[in-house]
Amino acid sequence: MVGLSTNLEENLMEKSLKRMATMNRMQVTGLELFYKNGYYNTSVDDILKELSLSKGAFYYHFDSKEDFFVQIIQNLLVRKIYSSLIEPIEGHEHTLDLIINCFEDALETAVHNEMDYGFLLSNFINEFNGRNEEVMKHLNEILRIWEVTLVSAIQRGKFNGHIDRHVDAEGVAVYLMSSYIGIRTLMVENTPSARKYRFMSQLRQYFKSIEIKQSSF
Amino acid sequence: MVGLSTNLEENLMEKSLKRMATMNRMQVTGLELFYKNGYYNTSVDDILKELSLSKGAFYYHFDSKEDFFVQIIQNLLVRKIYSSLIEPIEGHEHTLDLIINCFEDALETAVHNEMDYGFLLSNFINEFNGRNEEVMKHLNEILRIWEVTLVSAIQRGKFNGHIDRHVDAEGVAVYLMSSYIGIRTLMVENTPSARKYRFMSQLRQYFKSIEIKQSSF
DNA sequence: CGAAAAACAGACCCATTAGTCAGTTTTTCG
DNA sequence: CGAAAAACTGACTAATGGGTCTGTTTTTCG
Repeated sequence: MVGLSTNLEENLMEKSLKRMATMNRMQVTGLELFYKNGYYNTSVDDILKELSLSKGAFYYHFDSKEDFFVQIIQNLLVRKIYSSLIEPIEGHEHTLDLIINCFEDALETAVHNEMDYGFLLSNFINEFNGRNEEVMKHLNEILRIWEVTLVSAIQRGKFNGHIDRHVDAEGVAVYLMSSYIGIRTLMVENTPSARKYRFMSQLRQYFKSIEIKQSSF
Repeated sequence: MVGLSTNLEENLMEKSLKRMATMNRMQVTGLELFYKNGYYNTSVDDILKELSLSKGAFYYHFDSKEDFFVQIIQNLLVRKIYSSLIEPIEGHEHTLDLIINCFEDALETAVHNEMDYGFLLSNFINEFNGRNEEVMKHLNEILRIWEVTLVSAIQRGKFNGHIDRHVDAEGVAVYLMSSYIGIRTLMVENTPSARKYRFMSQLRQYFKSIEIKQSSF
């Protein structure tokens, strides 16, 4: 996968500023509406109406609705996941604390987002799974990066002596991803704040069970 | 909520057998296609083509596409969730074992289903959230029943002395539901069997942390 | 059997969809 | 300035969507 900043520089060099500005405006609004209504339930016209732009403008910049969405994934979705779920756990402090804080922050953002439609990534996975291989390839790639980051973090924790060296790093990663995806679905309705609190408590409980028990020495 | 069997008896009494048979055929095929392609991405024509039936037949039996879907939820979806996730944990044996076996069986079914599109319930929640209050009401009702069943099971476990009496039953329930919903999303692609195995291992790890530690007595 | 009711067929309606295209406005740059 | 390139307009198309309606077939039951 091409690095994020390199990709951005390329765009700035090859494409004019106006082009970039319009494309970005379209993509931001597009992601908003796709998140809100789903991809198949959002028409190109919906997006254009929101921006007071015409069909011609859209198809001047993008080949198709699918091309448009793939570019949204690469330009916006990847960055969002990176800043919220990847970077926060790449530090070198106590690993499990990093993950706890990362999840805490991400869920808190969701709580305060009055219009919440769940986890962007898993919503799109549900929608495209078995229907669009091309898009799924990109979404799975993001999942893979998240998984790799988590596995590295756990292994770092084992190496640093914070995490029991017998734990299966990949197992923990899968379990963490599962629970995060699920709680984001559960938080779309009904007292998201209470559910977040309960979730975080149990996550801490689980973490206690894979930590090195200081008391036993 | 009206009991399941009562509802069935009512239908059998009021509606002719032929009517019931056709309606059921439509609903079964409808659920299949809605699960596969999503509700908004499946047309009434798609379903009718599959069954070699006409528009007239459809609108003779159902008021609208939405009415059709709500009936599918009540007749098929509720039953599926009941038999796979509710009934299996209503027994009186060791609670955590019941839950482990229940999840194990449900996930194993998913592994062997070559065409898997994730967890029916969470897929539909993602699709209808913020778009259709009426349908969401029914889906949330199912979630609530699942949650209540889990909470009861945990409390039974605490009462029976298998589960630490300090644990928060509602917290455990939310955490279990989250992780199940999430793993079903992760299992739609990429080595579902391996992910299931890892997930179950970590679930057992988590359960160890909320069990009564026999060794400490 | 035969008439009424139930079950179904399919042409039709109107709104919406992704995508095209010929033409117009805006920007760039020599 | 002025011409070429870039950015954009909006009417149009062909396909598809949910839903209606008139009429035909099948079933039921006295």
